[in-house]
Amino acid sequence: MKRGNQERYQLQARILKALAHPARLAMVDELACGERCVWELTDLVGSDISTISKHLSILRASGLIESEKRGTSVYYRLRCPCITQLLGCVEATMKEDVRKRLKVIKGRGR
Amino acid sequence: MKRGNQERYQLQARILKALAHPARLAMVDELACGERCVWELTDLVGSDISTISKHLSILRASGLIESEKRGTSVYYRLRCPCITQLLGCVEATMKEDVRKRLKVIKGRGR
DNA sequence: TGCCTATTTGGTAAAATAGGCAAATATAGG
DNA sequence: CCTATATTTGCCTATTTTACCAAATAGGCA
Repeated sequence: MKRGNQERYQLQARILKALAHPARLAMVDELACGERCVWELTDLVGSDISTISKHLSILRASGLIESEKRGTSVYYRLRCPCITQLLGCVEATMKEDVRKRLKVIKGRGR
Repeated sequence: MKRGNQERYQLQARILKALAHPARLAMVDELACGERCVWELTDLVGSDISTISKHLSILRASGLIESEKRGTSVYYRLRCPCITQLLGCVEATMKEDVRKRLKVIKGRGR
């Protein structure tokens, strides 16, 4: 494989891995609406708060979100609004997939 | 969390997880150029052929690729061209991230 | 100061993932 | 039928991920 690509794929994989968890997707989706603090996200997802905190630190380590402490709470927000587009693409891929599967089933059941 | 979303996030996570590996990203990127058989991808990535085969089966299980046996080889191809867009989004997110980090570093005179 | 609230960290156990080797399969050709 | 080629599967080990509880931290404030 071309040498430069190797590294690029690793970086891409790091981002994708950070997103590849239902709870983290839910949180990113919520953060797309605006910043939230940990307990708000905990309410949303429903896991232990320490679990949420760890998910958030994974997202932060990947560079997708950033945090700021204000008063007694820590607020998280998306670093790049473009993540929403990315999620839109995932959604589109899912839909396209479903569409294709249906076509196969209806078409001939190959 | 809204109940319907729970399931949607799981589906999205499944797709993202399938993509979240450097070798699989390399293979998808290659398949974006056209169909390839297993040994061609093995050459590209450089792992054991059984490992490649397993990566391919993960991608196939996720619905991102499909395979067809012709003659003595099995050819794999993308099921939805839209995956390339998705990868483009990941790339854009990465770049945006780098841009932001640089800004921060410059800002404080690293 | 010392308590309270919000959040992070450490420890740990279970589950999932990754990768290689060897064995099993499948097919083309002689 | 037998062999060579292409691919998949089984087995096993090492690593990573996930989640919870309990304990540690960090600020704000009575």
